[in-house]
Amino acid sequence: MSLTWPRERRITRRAEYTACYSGGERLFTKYFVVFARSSGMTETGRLGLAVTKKCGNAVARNRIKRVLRSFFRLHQDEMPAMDIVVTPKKHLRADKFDLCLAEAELLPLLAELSSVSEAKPDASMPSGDAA
RNA sequence: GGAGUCGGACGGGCUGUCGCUGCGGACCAUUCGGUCCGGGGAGGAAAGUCCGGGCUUCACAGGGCAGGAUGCUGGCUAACGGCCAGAGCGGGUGACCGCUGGAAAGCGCAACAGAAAGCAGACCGCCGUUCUUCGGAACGGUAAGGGUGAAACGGUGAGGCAAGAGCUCACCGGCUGGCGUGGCGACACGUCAGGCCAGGCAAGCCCCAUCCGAAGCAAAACCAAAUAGGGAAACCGGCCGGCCCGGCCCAUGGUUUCCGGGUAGGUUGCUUGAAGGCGCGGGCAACCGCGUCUCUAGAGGAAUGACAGCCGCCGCUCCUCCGGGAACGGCACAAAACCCGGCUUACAGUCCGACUCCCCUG
RNA sequence: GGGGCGUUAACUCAGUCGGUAGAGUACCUGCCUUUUAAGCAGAGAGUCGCGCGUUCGAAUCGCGCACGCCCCA
Repeated sequence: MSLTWPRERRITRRAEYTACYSGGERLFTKYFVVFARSSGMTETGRLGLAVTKKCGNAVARNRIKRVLRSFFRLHQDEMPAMDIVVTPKKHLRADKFDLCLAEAELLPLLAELSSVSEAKPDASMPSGDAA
């Protein structure tokens, strides 16, 4: 099993982001807001990161995105086959943020998303997503 | 030894595991692509976006107005509001640093205080004449002295006068004009004449000189799905017509093919360039020329990382055989987005060079 | 990438062709009222975002920053 994360597993279209924002699950932790939506077109999930300028300057934002990307790459077995958009809240301190904090915050959330995805195995059902 | 001025260089290093990206090679597939190997992968400011250029598209006969920018002189440059060298003025004991067109073209502004704030004038004074209730008042002369202010119409001395005054004279300071010398020039020095003095603010309007077409890689070029609409042709159909030829289908049919515009999307633009290193030569320098060597990021919901270990530096605590050792914490500012030349701003620390002042010792 | 606006008392805002910084609300004190609210009177509160400059003098003018907001592509 390789722990790679190629470009096909990223969300690269604005329409796909807005679909996640409007029609999907919405989960909250202390530092993050997570939007998740069953993509239906791929077996593996895809990841999108939206880090606004309120999180700091370019160096801080790059570090947050890199740590989050590394977390999803290392825990891709626990990840459901969904489009997931992660947005940090603005009080996340980039210099105090590391992989341990990301695991503590996001691992229970991934388990919750997996159970939701197991409960609805027919991922292409549009009415379930809209509800 | 202390304090300081100016300039330059660097801005953590090494190893391992797992990743991202594009380049080259091999293999598989040859339609997209995939696997493996190799060697690349943020900065001195990449930043702010304050200027200037290249490049691209659009516009454009020439000239002017408006608007904007710049502003001592000379040079450098593709260009600049940048840099270098100088001039004048100001600050500093000094190394050194800062500022810069025009106020005798015009308009405008100056609160409060003060008599008066812009070219003349006179509150207290001083002087003369007249009057007097002897306190002074009126008229006239004057601008030396007083007080106000950020700023009050040259300074010193002598002559002069009723008192005074550039009123006159000498010297000094400043101004204008002429001449001479040095300098490419800003300007400096000298000399003669004039007139006695011309206030400040143009980062208020303005005047003068020079420069400026607009927009920006989301520029722009190429390929181009679906849907809607446009054009052309062929056939079927309909109409005119007895039939052929021919014409029409206008608000009006159906099928097929083609065409151009162009959206989503994709590719290019995209990194070899006013490039950098070294050497030689010219120049006080900025910079330029020649020779030689090197290729040094090209992403694109946006890569250049994540996690460990060791070393380096700093702070603090503890131990110490005073050589040092151990634990903990920290190591800045800030990340390419078409590319260059500058400016400005942020920055933990480290190193180098030149110079100045003070103290001590010889 | 390009362009614009704002920052003044605890809050919301005036004040811009330079001259001792104001208003409303709030707070405090007093009057009124049995008390509160309302009303009346009075008082306090400001490095005018920061720095440098021009000027005799800067909230105002010039330059450089910081923070916040908005628009276009």
